[in-house]
Amino acid sequence: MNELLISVIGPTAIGKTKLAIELAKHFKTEIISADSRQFYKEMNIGTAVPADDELSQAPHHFIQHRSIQDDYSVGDFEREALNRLDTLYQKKDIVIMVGGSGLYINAVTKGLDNFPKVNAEIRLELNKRLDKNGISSLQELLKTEDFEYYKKVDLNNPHRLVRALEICIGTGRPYSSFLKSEKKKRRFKTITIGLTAERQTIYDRINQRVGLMVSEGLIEEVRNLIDYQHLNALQTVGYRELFNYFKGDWSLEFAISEIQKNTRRFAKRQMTWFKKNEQTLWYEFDTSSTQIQNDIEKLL
RNA sequence: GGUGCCUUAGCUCAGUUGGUAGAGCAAUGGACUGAAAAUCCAUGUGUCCCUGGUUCGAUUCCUGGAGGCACCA
Repeated sequence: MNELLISVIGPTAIGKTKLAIELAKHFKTEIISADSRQFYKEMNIGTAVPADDELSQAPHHFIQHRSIQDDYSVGDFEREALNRLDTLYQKKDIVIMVGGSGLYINAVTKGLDNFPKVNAEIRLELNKRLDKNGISSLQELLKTEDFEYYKKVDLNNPHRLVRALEICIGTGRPYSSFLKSEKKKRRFKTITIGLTAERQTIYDRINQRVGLMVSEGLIEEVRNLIDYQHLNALQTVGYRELFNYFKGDWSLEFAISEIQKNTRRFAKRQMTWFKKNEQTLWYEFDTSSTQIQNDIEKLL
């Protein structure tokens, strides 16, 4: 039998964790988490890491395996996840992957182009330049460094410009020359299961879950991370808003309603991303896991 | 009960000296190659409370009504 990766996707708070665990139990296998915020061991309530009794039902990988102080990128995740899959496929034919970070899922299933690692100083310099001289300064630089990418990139997006420029400067070659957009060969086949629901249902679940996080101690969790609020890992819904509360800029009530709003917007962006993958088998969020298992088995 | 003010987008409110309307927020659609729970782009959705009148034409002026707020009884 071919090796298979069952990928479970969907917007936040729709029930991916639960389904992944049921699938893992049914297929007697393990779970790769592809969630860009559940990697960090210092974050827990606000990232909705699976509970202990959930984690004990099936082995999970890449849950809280990193520190918020580590530099960790999609590329790192791609490499680590593929290595782990190689190990897992020595004993299993099927592995489950679950997560809400579309780019990270794609990195594993389709692959990213190879970019050399560049000195982190370059990005710091570019960000300084952005602060001092504004985005037009980066636009001008990109125009001379990589005109091809300049023509197609979103010129108002500082992250895109900085990323392209750090590659141009760090390698001496245009960023666009690394873009091959070819699907990487993988040893496994992928089946993608998408969970979906009416917009209103998703939003209700989000609003409810944020309330639950607060009652479970989110505020205390964020208070303990105040000293680290500048770190990339903490540019996260549920944390940023509460940092504003601790700074005294926002009332607690307002911060919480902002968390709900920003989570709703996040879910919308996730759906926009996931809609693009035409191979996905979509299910209503409350579909029984046995039905989904049966459908998967028919495909084997 | 009386007087005054208010009623316009999902919300808060502008506005039209009479030619069927627009801001902020919310919302919606989209992009995305090592920051991705990040970052960026686009989009105005409407019995202008109801009724009758004046008018070529009323959301705007007038009559009556409904609801809300304030003050006086």
